[in-house]
Amino acid sequence: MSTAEASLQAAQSSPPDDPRERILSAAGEEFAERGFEATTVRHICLAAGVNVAAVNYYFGDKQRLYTETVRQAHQRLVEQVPLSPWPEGTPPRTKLRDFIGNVLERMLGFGRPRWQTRLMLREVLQPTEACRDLVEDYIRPQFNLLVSVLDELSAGALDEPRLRRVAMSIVGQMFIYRAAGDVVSMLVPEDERKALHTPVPLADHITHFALAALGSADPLTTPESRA
Amino acid sequence: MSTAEASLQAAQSSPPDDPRERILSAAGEEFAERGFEATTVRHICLAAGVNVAAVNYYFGDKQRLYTETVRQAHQRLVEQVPLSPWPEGTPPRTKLRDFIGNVLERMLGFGRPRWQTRLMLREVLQPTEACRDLVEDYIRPQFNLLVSVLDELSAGALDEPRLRRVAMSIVGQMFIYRAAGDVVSMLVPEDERKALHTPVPLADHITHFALAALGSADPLTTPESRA
DNA sequence: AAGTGATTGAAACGCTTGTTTGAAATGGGC
DNA sequence: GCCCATTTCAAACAAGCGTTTCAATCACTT
Repeated sequence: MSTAEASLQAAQSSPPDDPRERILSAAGEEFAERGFEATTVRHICLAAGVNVAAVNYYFGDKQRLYTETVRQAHQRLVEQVPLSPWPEGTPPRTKLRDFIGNVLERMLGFGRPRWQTRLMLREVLQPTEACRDLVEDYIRPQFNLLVSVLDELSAGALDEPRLRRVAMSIVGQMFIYRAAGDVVSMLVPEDERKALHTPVPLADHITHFALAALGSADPLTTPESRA
Repeated sequence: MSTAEASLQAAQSSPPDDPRERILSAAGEEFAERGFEATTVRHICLAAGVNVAAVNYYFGDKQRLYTETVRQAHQRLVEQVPLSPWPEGTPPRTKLRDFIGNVLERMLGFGRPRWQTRLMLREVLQPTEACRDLVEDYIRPQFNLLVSVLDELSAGALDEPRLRRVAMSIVGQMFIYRAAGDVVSMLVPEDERKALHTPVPLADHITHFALAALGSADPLTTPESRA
């Protein structure tokens, strides 16, 4: 019953004084920011306002705390994601734009704690054992959804491997802004970033880029010198 | 003179018994594989076949060894990169294909030690102080080259911000295979990967995708249901 | 109010870390 | 052959790590 109450409190935004939740939250921020090795149990406990022994008491050891942190973060994401609420007859072009906007919003937007997606990103870049579940429960369904939208969009003209390749091209365009954001910031002037590197304009660009490549929208330039 | 000899030996592929070089090489592999925090000086020295004190003797401390490792790795890459040897009059479409193929070969190919690009990748994903030089000396010139090719390709129809956005879309498509390779492998069947996720087929796909989006090649699907 | 199981706390555990020490080994110039 | 600067080595250092201990405290039933 205590666990049910705890997860209920956590689902709401009310500050829970449940030490277990406080540890998970503090651990999430630390692990996301510094990684597993560079994060110290003492630092987590200091941030959570609990004794060092609390980690061992509630989670056993640091490794299991990490696993539990990843597990919970990804579960929160799964719960929050409104997967495909499209009414019948929605044109696939709209679906693609919605999908891209949705993913970018979750990646770059300011809603929800930043560390959750950042922790997921760490698992993607350098998977641990906790990654398999993340892929199966969260990433693969999203990827398959994108593939099905692309299939619909291309009216069956592309086979599965080709669809996956196109899907990967679209995901890659979003992924780089999140994973390599710091370097992107060094390559693009600040004012340009402020204007263009936000979810909505980026979603417009990537959607247009993909639709044009698929032949479902006008190309970015009107061709004059084509062979 | 010893440094000149050492760098000469290292530039060749002959095995140098210079302990400084051996440490740098071993440190490169360890740092690239495990990251700065998770790598131990003792492990490096064991792999390099030198005493633990050697790191302090040659580099001062672990931090400076890391910085020097990154600096040298990126310098080697800069030296190895054949930047733009295109003869006058090369069509921009060919340049784009060459550029993408070149980058992918360096990212995914089996030439040269793997840890060099992997270490660079770490800096891109989570920059340290060593990252600024890496961007200015290596990444920015490459990025600007891509932008100029795209400018040529679009015949001046796109302004700088738009060119940068398109360039980022292209880079992103390559980047994801390197940075998120493990997850990609979980989403794409193995035989499909063996056939398609190698530098040449990937370069073909990404080039075609970009050219089609820009209107310089046929779209991936012949449009039948465009509004 | 006493008793009981769950929780907290300060202190210490053993171990590994990066770093330092000082003596031994090395090797070329006179 | 000896000297001296350079390089190697085993050993030890203090500091920080994850983890454990066990007594003190809390919350709650009887």
